[in-house]
Amino acid sequence: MSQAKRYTITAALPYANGPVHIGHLAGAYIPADVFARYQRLRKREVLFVCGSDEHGAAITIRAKKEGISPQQIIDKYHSLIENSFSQFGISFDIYHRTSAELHHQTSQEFFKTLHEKGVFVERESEQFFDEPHQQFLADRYITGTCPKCGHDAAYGDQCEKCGTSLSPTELINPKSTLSGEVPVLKKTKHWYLPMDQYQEWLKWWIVNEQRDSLKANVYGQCRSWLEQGLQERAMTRDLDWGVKVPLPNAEGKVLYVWLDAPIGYISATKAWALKHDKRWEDYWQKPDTELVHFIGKDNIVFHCIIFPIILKAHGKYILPKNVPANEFLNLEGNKISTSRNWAVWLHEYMQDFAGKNDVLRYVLLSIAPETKDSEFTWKDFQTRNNSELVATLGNFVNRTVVLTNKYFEGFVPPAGEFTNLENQVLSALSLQKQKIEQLIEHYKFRDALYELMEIARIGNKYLADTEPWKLFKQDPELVKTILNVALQISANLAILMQPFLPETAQKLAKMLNITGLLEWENAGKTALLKNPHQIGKEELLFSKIEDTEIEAQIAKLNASKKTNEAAHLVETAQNATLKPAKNTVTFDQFAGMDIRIATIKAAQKVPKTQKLLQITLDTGLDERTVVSGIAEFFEPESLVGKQVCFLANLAPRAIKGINSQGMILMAESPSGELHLLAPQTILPSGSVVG
RNA sequence: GGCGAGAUAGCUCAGCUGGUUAGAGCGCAGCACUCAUAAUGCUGAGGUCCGGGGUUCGAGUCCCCGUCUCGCUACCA
Repeated sequence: MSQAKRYTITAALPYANGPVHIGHLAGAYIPADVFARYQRLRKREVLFVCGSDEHGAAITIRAKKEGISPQQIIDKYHSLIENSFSQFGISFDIYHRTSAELHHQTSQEFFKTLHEKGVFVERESEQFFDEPHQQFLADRYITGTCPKCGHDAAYGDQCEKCGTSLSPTELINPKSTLSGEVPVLKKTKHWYLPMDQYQEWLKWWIVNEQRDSLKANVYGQCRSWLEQGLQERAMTRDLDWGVKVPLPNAEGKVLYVWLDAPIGYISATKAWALKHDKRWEDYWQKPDTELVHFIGKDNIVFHCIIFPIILKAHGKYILPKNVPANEFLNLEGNKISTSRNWAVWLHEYMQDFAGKNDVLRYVLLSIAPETKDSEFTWKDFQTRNNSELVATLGNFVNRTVVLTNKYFEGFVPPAGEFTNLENQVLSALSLQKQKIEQLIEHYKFRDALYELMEIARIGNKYLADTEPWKLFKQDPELVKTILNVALQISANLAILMQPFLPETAQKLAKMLNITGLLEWENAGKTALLKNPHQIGKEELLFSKIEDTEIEAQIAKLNASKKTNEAAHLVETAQNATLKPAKNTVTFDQFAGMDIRIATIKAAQKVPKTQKLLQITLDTGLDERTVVSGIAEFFEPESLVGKQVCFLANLAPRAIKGINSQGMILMAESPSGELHLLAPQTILPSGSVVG
């Protein structure tokens, strides 16, 4: 494999409606930063870009709720996120934002190119429209009753109570959140990307070119999508917040996130290039550039399917070399959730643990969800700090520096003859260096960090084996050799820890007085510190974290958990309130419903479904089949012989290929459970309800 | 229901294309040491490798069936 000329490294654009938390860091930003720092140390040309994703309906809705403008929302979070990253030391070359003029131009140009090449399919469809406000409604602008769980404040794209993803037309009693009125369906035109046309090519690319480099979780997910078959997707939306569609007669239309956010990587590159007088094309269009996207698993489709298709459709761009997506990080047994405030926020961490950025980097790297979901607990955080960073790494350096200062006034003693032991220990340095390089280049940051710590373990063992504090009185010459070796190990640590623990590396380099020797090529060398060199005073690299600090963090989490539960109770209570009365109907309208009592003769699960039962009813008049979405609440066998209320003259409808002739009526509890309605005494089938 | 990823020591996780007594870190127990933030080193205990079949001279590793967890997806009047 030939060495790339330059690396374009991207980290997922954080959405500017909330702060950054440890899940984001562990999933994308810290691995990306380690990779970027490492490649820079290898003297490779690196461009590490990121920025805030500031468009989309979620931001406008939030703005509306808080009574401020979308601009105010994104300004607030953009600067909060940008400052957090910079204070934490994520070494972006540029942190841009998608509200920037340059980004709007860039994505519009991109859209225009695709449009001119005839890539898009224009298609009219019916979308909900708010008449009082005279605008089309984004999915999230519509609320209504969830058809699945009955939650009456479900959004048009998702019910937040049961998690089902929805389309707005599925909602029962849809309502516009703008005007509160019932929206009407109205025709609108959009530009679709016919992804199905790229299916074959994409499959070829993934199977042939990406098979070996993609991680199992990423490759599997991609194949899963390809198996299901790609479908055309709208690349534009009716919304007034975002990048305008650069065509005539496209008022009120913006580019959808697929053509907005990922282009943000490109516009960030342009912004950086302008400032540094470089050619942005080198980073996106030259085949000797390696493009690597660091993301979380929620973004796999985006970066492995849709973005490559868009880049390919454009024609001039290189495709990503790798997409090292991580799984999810859980927190104290629960999923991290921004909306439920179950998270450790970066900006709060930096306040509570000032000067301990590297501790968080270390812990999150050691538990990075590289192959499966993993778990952050404060207890584990404390243990890793106290027994790994303090006791193993910090302590080794401290022993070495203290002994050198004590015995030799801080002057690096000259090494004498090496025994097997010294040779072994010193050769381990270059071995560890190679291992770390290999592992980082294969995106195995957790293992790479382990190999770094291994050096400190080797150092501790070396001191324990040689016991210089015992030897000093009888044989100070030997002690000179020993401490010389221990100092070489420390110097190597300072160099090799740079990608992982940049602040500590600086601190250690200062202590050893070797800030000029930190080049990566120097790692593995065994005579970095030469005789007349004097090191500085000992200073602790890490400090212990006490139980009280951990308890405070856990208490903080529990407090937010309580707040959540309280909020949840309120929500349930609101849901428990009766639904508003429906509009008046005439007697004739009511009389049009043919509601009857029927007896269930047979019931069975509809194959390949989770909720559907196929039920045979004796209606008195005939025997008929009804398909009902109640399988979650009833065992089929238990239904046989039961009487039910049913709507006999509902227009038949084919469900899963079965003709459903009618609808069984159910009573629904506020929590969404379904219950049968039956007469209190057995009645003949066909008895009329009315 | 379909698809994908997981299920390995108390905890967090490694185990590549199948090969001798299954590994690491942390935790735990004992011993040694005292230069060091009671830190370090050594030794040890601890595992039906989710369950059940099968292929093989040999399977944690391959095949089939099932259970559970996470994710994506379908159905939902």
